[in-house]
Amino acid sequence: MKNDAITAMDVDFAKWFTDVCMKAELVSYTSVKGCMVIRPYGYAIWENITRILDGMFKATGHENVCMPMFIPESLLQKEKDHVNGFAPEVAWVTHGGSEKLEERLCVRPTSETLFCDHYKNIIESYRDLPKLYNQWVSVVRWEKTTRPFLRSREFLWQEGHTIHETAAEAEAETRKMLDVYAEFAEKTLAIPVIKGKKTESDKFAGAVSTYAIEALMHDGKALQAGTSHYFGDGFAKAFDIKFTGRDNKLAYPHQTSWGVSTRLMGGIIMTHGDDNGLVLPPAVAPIQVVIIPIQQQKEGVLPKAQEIADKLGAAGVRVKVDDSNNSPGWKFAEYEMKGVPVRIEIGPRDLAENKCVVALRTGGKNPESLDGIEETVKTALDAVYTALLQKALKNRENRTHTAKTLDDINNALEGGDGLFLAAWCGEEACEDGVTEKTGVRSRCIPFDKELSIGDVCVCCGKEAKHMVYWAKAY
RNA sequence: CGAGGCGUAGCUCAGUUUGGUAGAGCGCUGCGUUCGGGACGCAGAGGCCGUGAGUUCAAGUCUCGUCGCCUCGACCA
Repeated sequence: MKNDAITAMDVDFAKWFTDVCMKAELVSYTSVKGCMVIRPYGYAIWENITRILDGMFKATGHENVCMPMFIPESLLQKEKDHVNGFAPEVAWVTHGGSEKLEERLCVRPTSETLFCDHYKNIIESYRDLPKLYNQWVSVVRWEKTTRPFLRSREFLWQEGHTIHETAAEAEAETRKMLDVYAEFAEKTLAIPVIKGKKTESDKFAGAVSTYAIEALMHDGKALQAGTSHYFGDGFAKAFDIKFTGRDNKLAYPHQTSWGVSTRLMGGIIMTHGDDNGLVLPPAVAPIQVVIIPIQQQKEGVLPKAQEIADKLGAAGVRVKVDDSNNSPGWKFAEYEMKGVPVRIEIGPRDLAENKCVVALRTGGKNPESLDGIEETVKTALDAVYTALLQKALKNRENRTHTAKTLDDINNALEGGDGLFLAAWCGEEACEDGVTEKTGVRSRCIPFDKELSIGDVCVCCGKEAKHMVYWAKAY
């Protein structure tokens, strides 16, 4: 048995996940507890994510800024719900050098308060609105139990913050950015998501409403992959942000925030991975094509491999030739583990025929002509994307159940975790009751599912107000 | 914070019952042979056995303390 084999995913998914993170060299442990080192290969994936997302933000009119890392306690305290939500998990700075600070500073767990503090300084008139900001930073939340990518004490993310003249405009922004996230998840990451609204108990601290995209992982657990919040004018009132309106009267502006984090990388791993390791969506793969020379000491093999790499590189493909002294079999396994979408094998046999072997990470390999290899590779990359999306959709379809009763949920759970669509009366007691009796939690109230007449709450049997997706979650 | 488990080479671990020269596989370094699915030979490097005290002629092994990590609860985007 291969000593460095990855744990089979259906045997122990949690172990498999950690194995993949470590062995594919995405992250490594550090002596800083609860935090992770993102290694070059992992960071390169993140760079691709940030580049594409940042382009989408710019295209929707947003500008990048950077707020401080520290929040004075008095500033954090201003909005009551917000501080109650975050206070239990913030890290505090109490000393500057050797001197005790008069007012302690928290390390930002999120930056709403800092943005509010800034808005107050710069907004006077409706002419100053809207402000559409985003920042790419790290934040700190003092989590008790941590896992790579899914929950670590410090994590990289982007947080968009916008402020608007009217509630309607702010609400539209909230929904627009949720759509941006959903499009990114599906078109770029090949992760199908459900768009919906969070229940009252699950919404962001200080928000009027929270929307989320929910993805379903290979093992049937849900992952909140991105959130978008509408704040109304609550923060504006708490921070005393006012502007002079078109009617020459003072008014409070309306705000939003929205974010995705390195957790998306956890989503990629857990949605697309298999027993051989990582499988990366081509759009974010640091190496899209790896070229493995066979019998590379034979004349002409390496130059031909490099020639193919140059052609592909010129066509905009991220390509690598592995001319290390490892055996071809070792290289196949190595790049499969690292999730490289397409592999090209080139050996003496191919040279004479002007061919190479093109293998897809999602399965299948074929001899292909070296003429027009750029097009062949692009088709192959598209095929990998399509296969990933189809596989993820299939998994979600197989694991989604409609439930009328708690027994329906419990019975279905015996066949494995998944998503449960069930009606709910809107009472928090019933929401908790479902979790207590089945283990699944409310994920969101989906936009695209309607209640039917006569639907009753899955928990109490009274008239239902919402259709809700329930699932165990990361 | 509660309950359990584990600390020995870079990694995964054996050795602890019954105290007596510090081990294996993988990985790493060098040279050579290989190469279409995790190749092989030879030669090497690498350990205060988590840590402190005790028992003993002698402790990785026994006793007590302590620190760290993991799992399950609890808590929680």
